[in-house]
Amino acid sequence: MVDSKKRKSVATSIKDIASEAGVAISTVSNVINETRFVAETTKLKVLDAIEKLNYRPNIIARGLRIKSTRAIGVILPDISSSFFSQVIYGIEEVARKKNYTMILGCTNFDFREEIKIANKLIDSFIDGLIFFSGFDNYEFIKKIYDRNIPIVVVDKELGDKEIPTVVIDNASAVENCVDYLCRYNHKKICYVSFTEDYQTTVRQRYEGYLAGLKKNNIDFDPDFVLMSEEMRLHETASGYCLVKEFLKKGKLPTAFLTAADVFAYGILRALHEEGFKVPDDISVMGFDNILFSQFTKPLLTTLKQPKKLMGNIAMDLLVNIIEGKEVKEKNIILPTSIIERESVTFAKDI
Amino acid sequence: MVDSKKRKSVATSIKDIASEAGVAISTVSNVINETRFVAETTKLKVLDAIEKLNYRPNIIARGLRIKSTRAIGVILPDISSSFFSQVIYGIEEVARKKNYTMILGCTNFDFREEIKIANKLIDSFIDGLIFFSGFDNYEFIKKIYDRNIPIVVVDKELGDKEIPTVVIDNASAVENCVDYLCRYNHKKICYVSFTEDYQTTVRQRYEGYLAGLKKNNIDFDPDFVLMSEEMRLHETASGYCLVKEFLKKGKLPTAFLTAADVFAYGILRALHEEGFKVPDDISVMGFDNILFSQFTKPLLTTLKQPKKLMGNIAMDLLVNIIEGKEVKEKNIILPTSIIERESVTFAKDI
DNA sequence: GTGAAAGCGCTAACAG
DNA sequence: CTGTTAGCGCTTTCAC
Repeated sequence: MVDSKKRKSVATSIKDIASEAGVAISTVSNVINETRFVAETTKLKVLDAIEKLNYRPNIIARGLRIKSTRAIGVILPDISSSFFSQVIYGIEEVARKKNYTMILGCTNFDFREEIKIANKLIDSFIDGLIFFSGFDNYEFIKKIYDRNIPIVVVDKELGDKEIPTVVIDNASAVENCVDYLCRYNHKKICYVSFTEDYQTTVRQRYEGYLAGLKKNNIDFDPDFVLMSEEMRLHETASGYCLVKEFLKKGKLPTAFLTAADVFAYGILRALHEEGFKVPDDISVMGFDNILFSQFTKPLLTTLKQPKKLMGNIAMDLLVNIIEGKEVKEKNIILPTSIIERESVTFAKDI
Repeated sequence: MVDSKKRKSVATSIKDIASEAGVAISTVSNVINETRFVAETTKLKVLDAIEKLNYRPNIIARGLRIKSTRAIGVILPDISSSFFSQVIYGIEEVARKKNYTMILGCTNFDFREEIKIANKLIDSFIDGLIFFSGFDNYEFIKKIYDRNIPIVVVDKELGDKEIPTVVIDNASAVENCVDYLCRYNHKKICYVSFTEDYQTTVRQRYEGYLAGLKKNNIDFDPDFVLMSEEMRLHETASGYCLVKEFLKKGKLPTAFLTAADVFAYGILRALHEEGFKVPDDISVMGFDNILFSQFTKPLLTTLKQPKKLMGNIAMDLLVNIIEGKEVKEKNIILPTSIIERESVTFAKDI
């Protein structure tokens, strides 16, 4: 009756092992989890049966009882971003150390997908969640938090100090970049960024740019703000296009400051094609210090985010929350620094 | 007795909804899954209860019964690789279309981690697996296959035609590169690659290099083979170091051919620093055509792998297997092509 | 030392 | 149209 019509191969279960070994299923469970003493001979029988039938306990069924899978989920918008992947690397590092498994859910900057994937992970499979959102979706995050799911939000300030976050101070980081550029006498600084509509983080960087101008007594010029609508998926290309277009208008800045290194790469290319020398004619400054910035021509001067550290700390925090440890500081702000390379020098006087 | 001592907040379950709405749990299940007709009024009561208690069905418990979660796992060694992320993008695209959720497990080129993560995913959580391995681990893959887990292996030829794979012909791809270089009169072609010990794919590329030399009557010179032990984690840097070191010896090739674009970036940098002009003094040819190769200086001539297509096809194949459809061809070989840009020109005669 | 049985949250017969 | 119940694979009392 319950014949081969059933789906898939019936995976071997604890019951099979029990009958193969001629013991009770609780005994099998006990030898697998070493949860109480089992006589050596019985243990051997069980182990043999497991070996013979190539048995692997079903983590999910276990999770259903135990309410823990020792897996954590990471929601991120874009796997191909070097920034994300460096943070992931940091997460992974402590996950491994603490014997958690990290599962990635990638949303491709799709808002609905973000919700779908997060929910799918949360629905009892994972013990906790690290959230890189591509959006300002406080309500959704708040909902998760309220369901008592251990969560930490990375790279986005939330306004709600209750929810654990690990971030940098984006505004003052960019402000520092402007300061740096000003020390090289730049007064015409063109800012290239993602569009700021959806993202606190991006907006804060823009505010940092504005604050930096003000602080250094530079008048704001709307012509010197280039925003890509591209939602990050092809940032380098869009940095290229934006600047290529911009250059045609003939109104030149002395420096480009970008909200991400990837934009800078495209800008470098565009400037080269249009016959400008970097940094002699125009300076270019990035933000992130991703790996590749050590290999551009010229080498990219940029603001370093502590990406791996961000991942380490986020995961540490999450584990503490999961394991119910006392968490002293749940809103962590990481330091940044400027990496001086070749792409910035003194402004050409005009 | 079963008091607040229990871990976590007790998530609201279907039972809670049933009693809140005053119906049977099967009715709740039925409205959630639309699996049989439910009177409008009852349905409303249930929906209200769900809303009110902020209920989300537990996918895992469902999966335990249904033996399907509509999630597929992807095992990959390194999230930061642009090559991988492009393939992932292709996988994701069809996953979304077919209403599957993609879960990534990242192994950081750790062999044991690979097994651990794969097992964790397999153990009943996912419906199928796409496997990018960092290693030649046929035995492990075979074991999975034998357990009747739907699996497709990407970017690695397996020798076992039973197991579904989607790959390119690495050997002839590299051979084509050598041919291409030879058409530009190159006779001293230095090959830069990962060490080939662990990876069929890498080994096949090397064999392609050898075959290419032979075909074009070029004597093999072991001095012109540079292999990085770095296991990929910092390929660009190691391409840089290898070539920097190599250049000091004074024995110059007319062209560098690499097993991955990322190496080429480092080589470009090294050559620049040592005062060589690319391509006038020395040509450089990459392999993969990842995004960034459109932004190097000079633009990188390279072999294009159909990365997104690879992902699309792998996922299509996997879904067909999961859903028990007839699969005509389970070992798919994708075409490649050479993208001509700026980094290769005629060999300087010496 | 070990077994029997309840139950995690859910679906799918089977009844009515 | 709706309710009852068995059972997915596992852990964990409670007995013996």
